[in-house]
Amino acid sequence: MRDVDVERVRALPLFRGCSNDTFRTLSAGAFLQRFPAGTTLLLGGDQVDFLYVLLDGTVELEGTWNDKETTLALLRPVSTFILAAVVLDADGLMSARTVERSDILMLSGAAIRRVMSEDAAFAVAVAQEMAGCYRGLVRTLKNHKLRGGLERLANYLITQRLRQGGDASFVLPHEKRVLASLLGMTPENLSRSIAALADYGVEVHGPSVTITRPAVLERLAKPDPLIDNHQPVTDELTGKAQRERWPLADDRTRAA
Amino acid sequence: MRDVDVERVRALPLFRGCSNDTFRTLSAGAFLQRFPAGTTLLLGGDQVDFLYVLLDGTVELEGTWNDKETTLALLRPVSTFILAAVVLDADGLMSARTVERSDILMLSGAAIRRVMSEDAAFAVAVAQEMAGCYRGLVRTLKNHKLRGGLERLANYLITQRLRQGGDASFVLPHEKRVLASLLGMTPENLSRSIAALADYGVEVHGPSVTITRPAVLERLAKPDPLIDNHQPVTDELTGKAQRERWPLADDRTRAA
DNA sequence: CGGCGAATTGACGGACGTCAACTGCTGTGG
DNA sequence: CCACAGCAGTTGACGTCCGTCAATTCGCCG
Repeated sequence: MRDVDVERVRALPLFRGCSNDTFRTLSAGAFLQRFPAGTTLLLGGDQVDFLYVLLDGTVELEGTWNDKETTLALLRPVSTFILAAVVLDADGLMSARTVERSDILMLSGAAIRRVMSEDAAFAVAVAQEMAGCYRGLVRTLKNHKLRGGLERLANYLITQRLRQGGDASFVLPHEKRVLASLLGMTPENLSRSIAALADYGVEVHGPSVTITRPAVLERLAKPDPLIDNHQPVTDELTGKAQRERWPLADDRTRAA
Repeated sequence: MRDVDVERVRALPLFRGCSNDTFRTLSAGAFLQRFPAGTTLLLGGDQVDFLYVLLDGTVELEGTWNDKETTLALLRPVSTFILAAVVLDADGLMSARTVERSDILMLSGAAIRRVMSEDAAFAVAVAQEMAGCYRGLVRTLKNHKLRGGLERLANYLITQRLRQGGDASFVLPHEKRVLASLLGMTPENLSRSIAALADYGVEVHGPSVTITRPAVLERLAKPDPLIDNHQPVTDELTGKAQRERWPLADDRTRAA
């Protein structure tokens, strides 16, 4: 594992506050692995032995029932995932799969649980991380129960624009069929919804999006601070706006 | 605050493992209050100063957008709520309102955050509690994204039956219009769905439900351990099956 | 007994899923 | 270099699920 990767992990909110001893203990039993696209890292119902940290690539968290499948979150670096199962030493409720080639760090779950009892600062960081994840899911659930498909899409686009710097043009970070699953619709309906947004000043060509009349789109979307998480999170070290700081990242705040 | 109430709080997973000092510190600044039905305890977006513990009655957590309202969880005693906002010292994302007259204990949020840094065991308990809440929401989100209204209702009934002892007959614990909101449908549609379940051996008269052919209903509902949380949780002290042990209780595990 | 809100029932419309056909891109192999 | 296979994306037709509106019934409490 390269030093630069160690630094990136150390800088995560989850590890920033813990002692050097704690961090050394955790990284001692860790290993870094590179997975090709489409690899299933974890199947729902499986015992979870590791905390995963996505260092490069994209990971999809998905749920299944009755031969149907839905995307619960799309993760971009640097993000941790399945922390909840690790904390409770429980089976995972979701499957995790790489969307593209990904570098993933795996930390022993047993070590994490042990270290939590010894380093209160780390335990607090875990609690805060879980609280952030929880609030992300509350937002997601409200997004789904209160808004229709077109409104979810409109808000997703507004969020993406802000996350990517606020320019009128930006790029969809995922394949449309994956995005559709995240937004809780079929690919066909996503297509139609995109077409419908043309009336609201949204131009889409392939993966590139231009919002020509933001005010009009916002009047449709009615973004809400209690559902959408719009602030372009600023990295405390570099001062640069960074795309993902949270575990359910990208979409933890919005999406699904 | 009566001793019996102190004991009930002390016995919660959240407080069971913490030191006597920690618990004394927290209960010192606490106060117990009785609220009438329909009281709004907390409005979405408000600063959250307290951790709430429901000792008696029923509390509804709800979300709002664009003049629409949805029930995110229904809590029964003994349950804590809005822990996530307390841990992060953030605004609440949901509103909380009493459904019936309720006794509620309020613990200083600042004290909780302070005590977490000092008592690792308590911080771990908070992390575990948050992890449990998180997993409850994952289940809820899957329930909504993967199942239709009829299937959600069928699974809700199966869960209720098990929670209430497994008899063929049991009682709906909430008004139907509230239940409808929890299940993500209109009251009218809940009525129709209930009527539709007659074909699957479900008899409903007012609040009382009888499942005459469980196997038939299950073939429709297809309950899944990764979505539904069926085990009738046993109280470790009394050995008696108890209805709610978790913060999002009742429905955290299923519902909505 | 009267009134109010909850619950039910029916009619209707809109949103969304499904199926199918078609387009366009990309990568592969002749 | 081109033909073609395969897949993502789009578009249209159609059916179903679900929300809305309105009328009515039921049950509880004054």
